Amino acid sequence: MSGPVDMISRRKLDTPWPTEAELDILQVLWERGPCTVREVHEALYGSNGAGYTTALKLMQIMHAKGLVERDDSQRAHVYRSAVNKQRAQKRYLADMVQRLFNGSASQMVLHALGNHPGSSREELKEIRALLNKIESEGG
Amino acid sequence: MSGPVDMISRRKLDTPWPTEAELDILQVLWERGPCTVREVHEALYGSNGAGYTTALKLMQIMHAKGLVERDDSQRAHVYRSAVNKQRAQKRYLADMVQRLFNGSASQMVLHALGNHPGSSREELKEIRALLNKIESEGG
DNA sequence: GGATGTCAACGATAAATTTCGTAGATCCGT
DNA sequence: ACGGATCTACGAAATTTATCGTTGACATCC
Repeated sequence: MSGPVDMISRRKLDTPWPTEAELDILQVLWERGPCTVREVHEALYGSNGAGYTTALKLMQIMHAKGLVERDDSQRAHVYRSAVNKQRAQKRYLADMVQRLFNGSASQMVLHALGNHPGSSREELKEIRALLNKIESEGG
Repeated sequence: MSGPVDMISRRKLDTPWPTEAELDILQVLWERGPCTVREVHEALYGSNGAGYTTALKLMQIMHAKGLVERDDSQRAHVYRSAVNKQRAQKRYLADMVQRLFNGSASQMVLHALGNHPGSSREELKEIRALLNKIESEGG
């Protein structure tokens, strides 16, 4: 019946997956644009979370990995995301569809719509339009 | 403008997130039902991947964490998933929506449908029906 | 110009995850 | 009953990830 699961071990890839903490940082950079370490640190950890040097270290590592680029012409270096948000979304999405929804994107869509009814009419309209497009193009 | 990102640090939770490797194993158990370690090992790692004792150890740890249950009445213990697949799907989905799609499930749906056009008419029909239901219930 | 504060760099530690080797029990074929 | 195969259990190494402390450079303020 079911063949061997086509496993992709997310680790050891040329274009690395951001870790948990790294993704948090990318999120900030995507939302607010280029930031100094301090800005990221305050946005993420505020006063209670991890210390400043933790954020610094993480961002240095991300720089080494090529996940962020930086402008070090000023004393406080300014970091910006080097990974395209769209592409990252697509990548994680594809991975999740594989790992949790047996490769069926629409199965996942059903779950997402079912469990998260917080969609505006505008968004629902967009989804419907996309459905029309897909169906007209024939599947 | 944008307030602090509402971060949820997936680690240190009472109901633990399966790790990478653990999720792979759960996948197998979901697909094929209860399995021995050997079955899981062959399904996942075949001949090239990690060794048998690696799979064994992982599954023992998962058992300690409560991620799987096992029947040890036979010499080769039989493991079965202790986490509901639906619930896991929902959980990962919600996390991803938060972290990558600014909390907008429909935004994610648009990406998913856009990038994965492999949906059958039947599935599209289901999605459309769900849309109707959501819209009729008022948003 | 000296105290104070912010910064990058770096090493070290801690914690979590993955991997393996070995030992001891049990089963099976001869 | 002996030997090989298969199993669990367990400890420990290897790897990855997250956190922090310290140091030295540079800036600012009095």
